[in-house]
Amino acid sequence: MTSDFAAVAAHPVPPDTGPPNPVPPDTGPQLNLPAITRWFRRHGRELPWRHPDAGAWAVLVSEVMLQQTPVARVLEPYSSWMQRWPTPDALAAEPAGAAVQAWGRLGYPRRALRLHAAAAAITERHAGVVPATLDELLALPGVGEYTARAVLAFAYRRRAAVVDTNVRRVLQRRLHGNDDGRPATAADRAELLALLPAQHERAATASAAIMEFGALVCTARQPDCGHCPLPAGCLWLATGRPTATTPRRTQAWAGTDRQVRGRLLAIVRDAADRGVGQVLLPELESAWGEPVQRERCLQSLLADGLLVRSGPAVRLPGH
DNA sequence: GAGTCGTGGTT
DNA sequence: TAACCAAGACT
Repeated sequence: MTSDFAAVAAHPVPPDTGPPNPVPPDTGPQLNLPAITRWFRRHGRELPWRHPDAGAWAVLVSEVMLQQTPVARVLEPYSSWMQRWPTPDALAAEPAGAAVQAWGRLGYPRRALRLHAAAAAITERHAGVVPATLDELLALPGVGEYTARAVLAFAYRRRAAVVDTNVRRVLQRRLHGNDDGRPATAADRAELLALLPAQHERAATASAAIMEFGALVCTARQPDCGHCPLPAGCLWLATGRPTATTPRRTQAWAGTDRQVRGRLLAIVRDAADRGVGQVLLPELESAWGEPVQRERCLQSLLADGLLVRSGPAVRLPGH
């Protein structure tokens, strides 16, 4: 089985001329990156951070914003962000609070702090240029195993195993017949890396293609197997699309610290939007009635640096 | 490895 | 409608 995959990977893109690739009668499961890439060239979305003129900073900003966040919700904040801060230097020149405010309601506002810190690091350590090595990218705040490789592939067109939840799902389904919904692992990256085209540019395109395929066709909830553009080779479909045996733990929300933190920060952020730089502590009581939890969450926001204590009030950092 | 960290649209 | 969940990172 493994040797079959290697053979496919060694000749990823057949020549445009000549007869179509003969489909082997029974090759077992295969990822089929060439077919996925052909589908992508025709059906992939035109997203602003995919524009040829979008540089590495644009890719980095988009990837951080897209962490656990749908594309549709990112589009507007991304546009405003890039217009205001077209370079890491521009963002680094402003206080972190400006980034938190501009983050708006994207969620996980610590990402805004990390992106601001990453911009500062890029300015200080890399002369304002987003680094192009894995180790240097991983050293940036908010950049993990996925995002680092996404920048390498999508911005610098390098051969890197970009495995997010979408890619992980496609790999698991087609090659292993599973759909466990678990996050990507190093083993997933190793598996994909062995299947990527040898050429950097082609590997980069294939990486974008498989991610898009997972986002649009081989989706988590309702995969459109009936219109799957790929020929046979999906072990998941062949085995009756088995569902996950281990149900994912439902994430609690009502009454959690996350909800309270969100309300607290929203009060200060909304005030900043109205030009009010500070919020007196009593004004935060409306966020949550229970004082112990409210205070605990306020302290955690201060500890994170999302808020700063200023006498009897709080404000966004640097405002 | 399991917990934590936002938000709002979808089913 | 309550549950689900969408391009992860960090501790």
